[in-house]
Formats: sequence, structure tokens, C-alpha cells
Amino acid sequence: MTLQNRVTIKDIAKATQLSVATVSRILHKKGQHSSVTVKRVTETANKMGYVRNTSAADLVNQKSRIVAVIVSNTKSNFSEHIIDAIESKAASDDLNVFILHAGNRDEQSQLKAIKTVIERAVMGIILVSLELDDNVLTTLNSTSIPSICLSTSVKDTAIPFVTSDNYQMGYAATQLMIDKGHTKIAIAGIPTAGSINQRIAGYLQCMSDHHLRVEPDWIQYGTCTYDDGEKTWQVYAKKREITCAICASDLTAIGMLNAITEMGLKVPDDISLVSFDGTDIVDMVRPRITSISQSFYEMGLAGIKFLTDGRTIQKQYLPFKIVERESTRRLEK
Amino acid sequence: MTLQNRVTIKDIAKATQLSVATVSRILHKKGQHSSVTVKRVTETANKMGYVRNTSAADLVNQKSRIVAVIVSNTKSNFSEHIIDAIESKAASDDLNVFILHAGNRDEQSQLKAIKTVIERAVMGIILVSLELDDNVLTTLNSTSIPSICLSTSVKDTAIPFVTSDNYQMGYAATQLMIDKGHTKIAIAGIPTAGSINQRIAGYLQCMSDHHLRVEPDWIQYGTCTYDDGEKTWQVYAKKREITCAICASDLTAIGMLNAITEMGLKVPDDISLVSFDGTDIVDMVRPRITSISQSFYEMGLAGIKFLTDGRTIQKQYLPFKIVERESTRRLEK
DNA sequence: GTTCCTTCTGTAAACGTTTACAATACCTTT
DNA sequence: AAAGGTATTGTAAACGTTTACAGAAGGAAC
Repeated sequence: MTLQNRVTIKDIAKATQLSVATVSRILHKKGQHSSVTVKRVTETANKMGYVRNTSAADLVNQKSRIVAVIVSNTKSNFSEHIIDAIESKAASDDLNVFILHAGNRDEQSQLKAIKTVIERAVMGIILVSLELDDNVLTTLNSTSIPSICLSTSVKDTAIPFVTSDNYQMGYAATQLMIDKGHTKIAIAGIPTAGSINQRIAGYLQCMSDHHLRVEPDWIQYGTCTYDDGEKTWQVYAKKREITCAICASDLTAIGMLNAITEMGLKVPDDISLVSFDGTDIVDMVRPRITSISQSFYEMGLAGIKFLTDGRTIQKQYLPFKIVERESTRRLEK
Repeated sequence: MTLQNRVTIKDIAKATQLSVATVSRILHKKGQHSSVTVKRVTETANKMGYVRNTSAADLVNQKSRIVAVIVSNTKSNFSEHIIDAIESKAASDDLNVFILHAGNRDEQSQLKAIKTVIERAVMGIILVSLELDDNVLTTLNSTSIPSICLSTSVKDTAIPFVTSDNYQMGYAATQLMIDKGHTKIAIAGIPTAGSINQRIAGYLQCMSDHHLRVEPDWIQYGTCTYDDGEKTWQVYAKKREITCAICASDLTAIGMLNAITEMGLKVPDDISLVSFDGTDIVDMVRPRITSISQSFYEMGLAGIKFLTDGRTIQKQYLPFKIVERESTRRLEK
């Protein structure tokens, strides 16, 4: 059987001696029909192996029951929690979820993904962990398809977002370590641009609020990867000033942990480590990593609810939790 | 602007005083047209913010340029390598990749995902790490859309697959440890059903080939999770017979590693650990986990190539590599 | 017997695109 | 001047579905 001769409602109409209208109505439970006809139609549909041609249906309906989730393809491990939430709510609303990948700062691949889904008249677009430039934002605004950003904020007022407050998280991580007696605190692996960069602003503000000096070397940029952690430690190791590093992601913290251990030093005895995210992996390494844990599941839920239950939120910051584990210690003077 | 009045080629035709046919041809670079007309059309298309209605196009073309990847939603971390490969080849062939999730042994969610994509006339379906029951197989066979299974084998001869030879991997893992002097070798976390279960057959055969006894307790089933590793160690710890455990996945090995450490024992001094998969994470924990590493990227590549470059493969077993790291030691008698 | 419901089914247009075929205009060749 | 070719554009049908509207058949009320 080729695609060309898939069974259509026309075939079923012919087989049952009915009109296509009747068949269509019965197959979608619209209008009223005698029970014998209903039975006859559904049975022949099954027997003939009918599958709906969604392209045709979408064409006349001008919409589809698909939610598109476009996810950054950079190796971050938190998006699965967001997706989990989206899929579970979508399933109960009988929606389908299509996941696409795009480069975090790659305009071309973002545009391609967005074009692909708006061409198909999806009912909504959820953008996860993507920093969008102006070009992408105008494309998004030029369509009437609702979209929302998760885990990034966006200046454009037309696009709502749900994320954690990166500034506050940066501040909280710093405050936590200051409370534990640290004064020489570094921050590692944060990207130079995008809303996530606000973590550095929070860090700087907190340090300044406590009249603590910040050496330029202490701020090391990156892309939240494992490698960033390993490499940044090589920089920190040169002077051996710092007693604590705040890491851009769980993976960055683990990379640094391993680099530190490699050098014969110990976490948290010699260096304390805090990470952002707080995914499962922080409990898999030893010592377990103290983290600023984000509410990823709630983030996904907020995103899909925005698309299904009406469009109220415009900007929303979700709470984060400070979870102390084994990678941080109190510094005795 | 609502979806209802999106710009169509009809609108462009009106604006440019041309026929829809000409507009359509120019927008898809078919046929020849005067350069001025081409310019006029493309410019107005841009100006008016035209986006193609793929539903309409798919409807007449009877196909789409979409590859559907249906992935098991169980927490396994190797699928990203498979998807990476699929996406990179798809990008160079100008195809779009839609990823859907389905339960590993959940017939309903599998059927739903498959129905969703065949209704949209995708050009191919790649099933990753999914054990398919008969119902799903018949649905797959009833359509003319080509499909292929990755990381699982399937009895049905109509559906091709690419995977690692689980029997041989089970045998190889066991042989490795026997070569290192171990005789009391356990195997943990393997599912009771599905092709992956063949790892146990390989293990048993290897033990038997070396005239080694296997206690029933040594074989502990599971679902390749981190928790399986933790829990299974509680079982093994009761008798403290074994000197080595072969773990169903990297995560299972790490779970066991942590449980072992928790008890004050050491890997590999007290217990050696081997895992299947060999994803990035085996190098992130200490000690690094010795693994039977599968060729996931090549698996993804083989899957997408099957769909694009012609359909030659029917069944293919990809090579695996034994990578010794720090979680295994030679046992001196 | 007329009118009015109700219940069921059919007719036909519409969705936006693609493409085979026809048509036109203009240019070359004879 | 006729014939043939080429370059460009238009006409119209087709894809499979949905749905407003019309129609038919039967029953109930007067």
C-alpha cells in the first residue's frame, strides 16, 4: 500500500453507500445519526484501516492540536523536567507535543524551527532555554500563534516568559556563602550575554553590599558546560585565592569538582562549590553538590497552561530553593 | 492578525497582479520566470509576511519533509547521542525532525504517538529504545511510511532495526571480568523482557563456558535506573559473596557505586563495577566507570540514512567497545 | 389535510497549495 | 510571410476534510 492510496473517507462513503459528510460527522462524533449507520461506518473504517489525513483537516480547521516545544540543544540536563510537565498536562488535554531542537544563540536554526512549526499552524510554541534575538522575535510576533519563553526572560513585551529570577539567584548563592564565612568567592561558567548573565549582577551586588572585594579573575565566563568547570579551575588554581566557586550549572560544578580533586585538593575542605539548577545529578556525585534549585517542573506546567487555559501571565518569576548538600562548608576564620 | 487571515499566495497574486500558479512556482523556484517578476513576488511575499501553509502543500504533495523520532521517555541518557546524529544529517538534507515521547512498554502512548505522526504523512519514523508489542507493530505495518527501530531489536521481519548485540555485550562484559580473575559476578538492573534481556543470556553463557557457578541472587532485574543500582546493592550486600557487578546502564552503575560507598566499602577495591552504554556520565563520577560503550551516534546515523538514502538495511548490529576505566580491578587470588 | 417538529442524510463550497496543460508574446529561421 | 521555437504566464483540477445549509421521511397536533 502506498501513501497515494491510503483509505480516505471517500472510500468509506463508497463502501457504506453514504455521503462523505455523514462519514466525516460520524467519525468525529458530530451531529446525530442512527446507531446502525454509526456502527456500519466505524466498523468499515476499522476494517479498511482508515487513518485521518490531518493535513486536510488542519487545512479547513485552520489549526491543529499540536504544541511545539523548541528546546536549546546545548547540553543542559534540566529541560527534561520542563518537558515532562508539558507532556503530562498535554496528555490530559488530548494535545500532541512535538519537540524540536535549536541552537541557543544560533539565529538560523531558531528561525528554521519556528518557521517549521508556524507553517503547520501549531496551537502554541514553547521556547525552552533559548535566547532570542530581534530577528526571531519579529518572526514570532508576526504570527498570531501564542508563544512563551521558559527559563529565559525576554525584553520584548509581546512574548511572555516564566523563569527564575537570575539576579536574585546570583544574590542568594553569594549570600549563602558569605553567611558561611566566605569572602573570596568566584563565579564560573556564566554566559556573557542573555538573561542568565544577571546572575553575575546579583553576585556583584551582594559582594558589594557586604563590602567585599571582587577580583576580575574571579568572574569567568562560559556556557554552563562540564568543560567550563574543568577549565575554569585551571584559572583559579593559578593564584589559589578563592575559597568558594559559584558554578553556572550542575555540570559546571561537577567539572570543577573533578578538576579540583585531580589536583589533590578536596571539596568542600579546600574549596566550596555551589551550583545553579539542582537537577538529579547533584545527588549522584560525591560530595553531593549544594545547589540553588529551580522549579523546572512548575515552569513547564506554567508554560503549557498559558497555552491551554487562557493567556494571563505575561512575566512570571518562579521561586528557587537553596539546598545545602555536601559541597559547601562553613569557613572558620 | 488572526490565523484566519494569514497571508496566502492568493493575496500575493492579487497584490502583484499575477496568478497564484506563478506565485507558487516562483516561491518554490520551479519553472522559469523573468527576473523582474521574481523580484516583485519575493519582495511582496516578504513585505506581506507570507508563511507557507504546509497543511495545504502536504495535502497535494501527499507527503512532508518531516522525520518523526519517537523516543522512550524512561530516564535514559543515551538517546541524546542518537538524536544528535539524526538531527545533524537531517539538517544537511533539509529535513525537519519532530521528537515525540512515548512510554517504553506503554502500548497506548506508543499508539498515540505513532498515530499522530502517520496522520501527518511524515516521511519516516525512527523509534528509539522502544519495545513494541504486536498491536503497535501491526499499526506500523499497515502504513506505507518506512520506520526503523534503534537500540532495540524486533522480531517482526517487516521493521528493520539497528542496535548493539545485547547477547554479545553481556558475554563481553562477563568475559572481561573473568579475565581479570573474578568468578563471583552479578548482573543488575536488566529488564525481564525485551531484547535487552539477552544480556543475561550472554552473561550466563560466558559463566557456563568458564564452568562458573551462578547464584540465583546474582541476577537482579530492573529498568536500567539509578534507583535499581542503589536497591540492588542492598540485596547483594546481605551475603557479600560477589566481587563484581555488571550494571544495566551507566546510571545503574552509579547508583550502585554510591550505595557501596555509603556502606564504607570501596570501588574497585571491594567491588568492581562495569556498566553498559558508556555515555558522558561515566567520566564524571569518581572512580570513572568501566563500560561496554555502544555506538549511539552511528546508530542514529544509520537510522536517518535508512530513511533518506534508500532502504537497504534490514537488521544491523553495531560494534561496541570495552573501555576500562577505574571501577574495575584485577582480582589477585 | 395541513402544518410543524424531529431525526437523519446529502449537496456543495471552502481551506491553500501544486502542477499538467494551455495560451500568449516574441524571436528566429526559412 | 509562414513556421517553429522559447520564454513567460494563466487556467483549472486536484489533494481529503469539515460544515452550513438544504432536503427527505416520519410522526404528532390541529
